[in-house]
Amino acid sequence: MNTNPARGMRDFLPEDVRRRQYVIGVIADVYQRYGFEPLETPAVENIETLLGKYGEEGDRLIFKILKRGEGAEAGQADLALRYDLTVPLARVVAEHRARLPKFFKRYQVQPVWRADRPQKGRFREFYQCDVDAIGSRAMVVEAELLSAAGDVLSRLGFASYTLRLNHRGVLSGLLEAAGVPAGLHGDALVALDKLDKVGPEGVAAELRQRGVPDAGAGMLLEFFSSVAAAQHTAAADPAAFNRAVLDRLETLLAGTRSEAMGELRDIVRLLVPGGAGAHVRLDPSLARGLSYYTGAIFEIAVPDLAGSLGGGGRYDNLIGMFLGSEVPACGISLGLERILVVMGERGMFPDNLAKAPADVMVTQWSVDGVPDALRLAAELRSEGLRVEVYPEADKLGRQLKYASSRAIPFVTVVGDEEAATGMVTVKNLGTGEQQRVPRAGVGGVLRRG
RNA sequence: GUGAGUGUAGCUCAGUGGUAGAGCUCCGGAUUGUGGAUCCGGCUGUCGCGGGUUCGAUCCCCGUCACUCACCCCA
Repeated sequence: MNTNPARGMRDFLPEDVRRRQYVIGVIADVYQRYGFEPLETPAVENIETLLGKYGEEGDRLIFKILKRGEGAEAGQADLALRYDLTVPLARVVAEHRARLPKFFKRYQVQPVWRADRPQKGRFREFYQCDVDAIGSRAMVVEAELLSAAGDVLSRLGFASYTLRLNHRGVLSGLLEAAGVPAGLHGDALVALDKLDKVGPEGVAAELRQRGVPDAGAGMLLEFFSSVAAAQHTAAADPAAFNRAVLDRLETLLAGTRSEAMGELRDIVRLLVPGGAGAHVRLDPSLARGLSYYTGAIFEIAVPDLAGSLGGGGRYDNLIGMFLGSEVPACGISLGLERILVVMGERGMFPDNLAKAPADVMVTQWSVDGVPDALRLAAELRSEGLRVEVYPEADKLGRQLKYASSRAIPFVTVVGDEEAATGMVTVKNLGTGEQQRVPRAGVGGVLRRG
């Protein structure tokens, strides 16, 4: 019998869960400080809710659920596991609009499923940590979201991370200015997005292969390469770097796409100095695959990690696909698994996460003493201590060995002598010291230890 | 969907065309009211699965499955 979890799925043992809960706790705390409220939605959605929202590639990766009963044999699917948290949010907003505030700000930490081929930091079941703000077109939303995501990373101990920022409208304008036919915009973006991975020559080759005219491709590449080269000097004065990129974009676009340019300028202007704003970099080559983005787009990068730690953007049309009328929206998703992978590699978890599962272990002396041992455990628990009871009467040495192997700092021993005098022996497994104390004083000794 | 690598004890891994070993873990003992260190002893394998070549395959060949990594795409 093969006992592996299903492909791309994982079991989380206690240490894993403690780490996950720690990170999720930080994320929830930061998001709540920005006024976001929690939301949860079902793992399963009606399949038509999901199809057509993620682009062709995305649709292929949706885990579909076959019809039950009569429809089962036809092999048709009517349900699917959710692919992200954004589309379910859009459905929720459309469904419950009357009960939600005018500006609905929610965060959501739940697993999503993708029928991808697993890889490093990539799984078929993984948690996303989304924050989204619904109902406003103001760029305050973008600025606050970037700031919140940056706060999360800082609180977790990330020092050098980049919040890449771009705008779908500006990208389209650039492609137009370069003379790329509208039908090839998608292909061109896919190729340009790989600039940091395959370099200018690689991108040029791919552009040619995808049928983009050489003249336009050359112009785009030259621009992107010079911006990329300047990134290395951007750390000293990020604001100046971003303004310089904006000015160059302005020149290239020659007055077109003024609305998109205005939005980018607003975001950069609104970033609070000293906070996450110092990590925001305008990056005209950032594209992002999901088809529902309409305005600003973000991606979170850290050094030495292929792929991103998270991403997001503005999607003003998605909710309208469910509701009929348009509702503006913008959000960011953090990838919990990738954060955990990087934090694990860099030893970024606090020491106390590895802490023992209990403060004290109550040993067993004899079968006759079991009821009294359980009573002692109950007394200590009522004092707020975490108490593990060794489940069997066994050699004392074996019980101590077990407590020691579990890193439990204290054990109590009640043998015949203690029982006769109403005393309890408390042993500190760290120092080896032990003392015999009156039963009522055990809790005090343990807390002091 | 494409490509590469790896599948041997609970874990990490050696190894050989004549059906297997180490370290760690685990269990027992030295020490039946005292753990971590040390010493002694012990358990565990359809060598991923199916087929082929061979007198004989864990080893060579083919297929298959799983895992890992990379591409694609993405968090």
